This record gives sequence, structure tokens and C-alpha cells, in this order.
Amino acid sequence: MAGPQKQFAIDDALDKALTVFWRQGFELTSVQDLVAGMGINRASLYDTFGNKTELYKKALQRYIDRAMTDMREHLLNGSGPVAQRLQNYFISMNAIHKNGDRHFGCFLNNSAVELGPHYPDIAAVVRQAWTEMESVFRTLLDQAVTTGELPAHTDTAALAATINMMLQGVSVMAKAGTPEQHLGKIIATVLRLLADQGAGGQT
Amino acid sequence: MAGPQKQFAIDDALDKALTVFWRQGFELTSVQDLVAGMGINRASLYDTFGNKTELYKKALQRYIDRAMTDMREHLLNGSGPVAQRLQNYFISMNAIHKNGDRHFGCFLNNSAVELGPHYPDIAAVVRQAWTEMESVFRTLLDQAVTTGELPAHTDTAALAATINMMLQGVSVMAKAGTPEQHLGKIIATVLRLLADQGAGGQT
DNA sequence: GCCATACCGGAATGATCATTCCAGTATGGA
DNA sequence: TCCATACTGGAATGATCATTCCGGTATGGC
Repeated sequence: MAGPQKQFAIDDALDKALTVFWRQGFELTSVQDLVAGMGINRASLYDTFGNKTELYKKALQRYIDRAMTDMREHLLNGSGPVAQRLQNYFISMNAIHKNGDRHFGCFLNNSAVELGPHYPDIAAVVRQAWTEMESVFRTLLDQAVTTGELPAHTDTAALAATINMMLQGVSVMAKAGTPEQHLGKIIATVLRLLADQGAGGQT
Repeated sequence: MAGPQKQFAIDDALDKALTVFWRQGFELTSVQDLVAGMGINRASLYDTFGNKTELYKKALQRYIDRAMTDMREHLLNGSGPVAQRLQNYFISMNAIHKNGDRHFGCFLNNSAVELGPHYPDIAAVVRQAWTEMESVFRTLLDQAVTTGELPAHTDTAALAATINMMLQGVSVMAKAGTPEQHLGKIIATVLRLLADQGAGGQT
């Protein structure tokens, strides 16, 4: 084909769009904000990404892809006790979601709350991502059962779903500006609950 | 004073405004939607409530007042095991947050995510409400310690904060359309974790 | 009966928004 | 050298928004 060879880097533009949407949410982000933040022309934005809503969906998908990769790396490839890896993951997520003293929360979580009720397809994408996250947590918990860190009768599927729910809860509280120290106490309590899991009773 | 005696019922109008904001969120609700939903005149809306943002804050405060009253009634005045009361509360919250097959989530939670980052005073109101909710949970847990349902060494403050976090997590998942059955499994797991709490180890 | 008050429907205002369009510029293959 | 391609800045379009304003109406106290 004739013409310039060097199309602006699509993935890089998506990352920048994600940053803007993450900070401001969907409704409060104008296309002007996106044009400025992405460093590309308005017409290029529409040519390449369709429209504002489509761009948001593509940015969300990119966030999911990266979050899942990060998650597997941190949780499954790590060594040491599962409890320790989980705690590190919760703490590092909290760090990723903030910038300076402002908290932007989990982008999946934000998408679910702000757009879920109005865009069923976005809600479905979020649920699908959560299902994958639960699957990673379950793999991790199964490792813990194998090593004896968790009792053999543990319902790892149910526990994985619950851990994912807790991640959403912590994210929401962080977004509202809950003090770091308070969040730390909650995370520690979660870890203690998991450690005690099944110690007293069974099924 | 001269003039009509029967001002339109302010509280009733606030309830209707709350319903509209709850279903559509702040940004996607137009003043026209509010005028239609509240059944009052546009000029009356501005005269009585200031503007759209002020109206939202007043509706949020009304939601908080009613939610706290409901919460105390359901949790503190009830009888039976604390675990049972907690489970009933989680399930009834889930029912309150939905309408037919659509889930609107917890209005506090929605406010935190959608408006928290842009309106620091709203974020502060939400955090204050959460603090009160934690206090109610703590009172409930202290009852459980008294009756022996929970061990004496239980850190009820930390556990109360964690339960509140879980309520937010379940609310977000419900809002994204997570199937009832899946939510039920998560709530059951939470209750089991709490029941086993402290059975294995101590501080 | 009289009037200030409190509401009403609806129009006017001024701003912002997403999206489309256009004229101009640079690039790489032929 | 030439031209189709891919981008650029910026203006035009058409819609929607929050907020203010106005003429009209009914109500209760005097």
C-alpha cells in the first residue's frame, strides 16, 4: 500500500485512552479529553476506533488482558505460601489503583457500576473477566490444598468466588478514599479468615 | 403566610428523586427526568432543592437515614443467632437492590464509584455512612461474643469493617448481573468463614 | 373581595457534547 | 516525479443539557 508506513501505535493509543477513562469515568470524559490524552487526531480516533463507546470497550478489553496476565504472574508463578502471595496481590492491587493520593479503583469494577446497567454487553464482559479471575484464584487455592496449607475438604470454587468478591469490596472502599490503614486492617482480617478456614468445622 | 398551605410533600419528592437517580445514576439523569419522576415543576425543583447536585446530595442523605434505620431494625432488634440475622440481612439487601430482573446496586456504593472521585464531600458522606454501618455490625458481633456465638478473643472492630467491605463486594457483583445462585454461594461461604472465625487460631 | 404566596407549563438562554466534514500536508511505492 | 494513502488542525452540525425566566392560576389569610 502507498502512504505513510508508520500508523500511530494502536496499542499505545489504547493505553492512553484507558488512562483517561480510568481517571474520569465514561460520562465525564469528553472526546476532546481523549484526543488530547491520546495524542492523535479526532478523525483518526473515529476512523480507527469507531466511536467513544467502542473505544471504551476496546480499552476495557485491553485492561482485562493485562490484568489477567499480571494476576497469573503474581499468583500462580510465585513461590512461597499461598497466603503470602494473596496478601501481596491484594496490597499491590491497591497500589495499582491509586495515583498519588487519588484512588481510581479497579477499572473492571468502575465499568460494572457506571456502565453495567446501561450496556448489557459491557456487564457481560465484566462477568466473564470475573469468572476468569475466580478460575485463577481457584487454581491457587488448589495448590494450597495440595501443599496442605488448606484442609483437603475445602470448597475451593466457592472460596475463589468469595475472594474475588472481596477484591471488589476493597476496591470500592479504596475508591471512596478509605484510609490506607483501615484498608490494611481489613485485608489482614480477610487473610486471617482464610487461614482459619475450615479449622473448626467441615461441610 | 398567605398562599397555598399544602406545599408538595418534600420527603415524598425526595424519595422519587432517589428512585430516578438510583436507576440511572447521576450523569445519565437529566433534570427533565427528575421533573417527570418527581411530579413537580421545574422551577419548584430549583427553588426547593437548589440544583441537580444539591438534590442528589439530599437524596443520598435520605437514603442513608433510611438504610441505617432499616439496618438497626433488622440486625439489632432481631432475635435468633447472629449468623442467621446476618445472612437474612445480606439476602434482603440483595432483594432491595434489585427491581424485577434489573439490579441497581447499593446507592451508597454507586455514589462512591460514580461521584466519589469528583465530589470529595460526597466521598466523605459515604465514608461516614460506612463508619456508622461498621459500628452497627460491631454492636451485633459484640452480642455474639456475649452469647458465646463468637470466641471471646474476637477482634469485633476489624471483623465489622470486613463484613461491611463484603457487603460492598456483593453489591457490585449483583449490579453487574451476577446470577442469584452464584451470589448465594458467595454469601453462604462468607457466613461459613465467619462461623469458623477464630476456631483454629487466636490473635 | 383582595392580595401575596406557591405552584404550574413551557419557552429562552447559553454552554457543551459527539460526530461529521473539509482543506491542507507529508509519506512511501511506482 | 507523481499519486494514493494516512494523518493533521479546526470548523460546522445538530442535539442535549442545566439553569433562568415569564405569564398564568389557584389558594389561604385579611
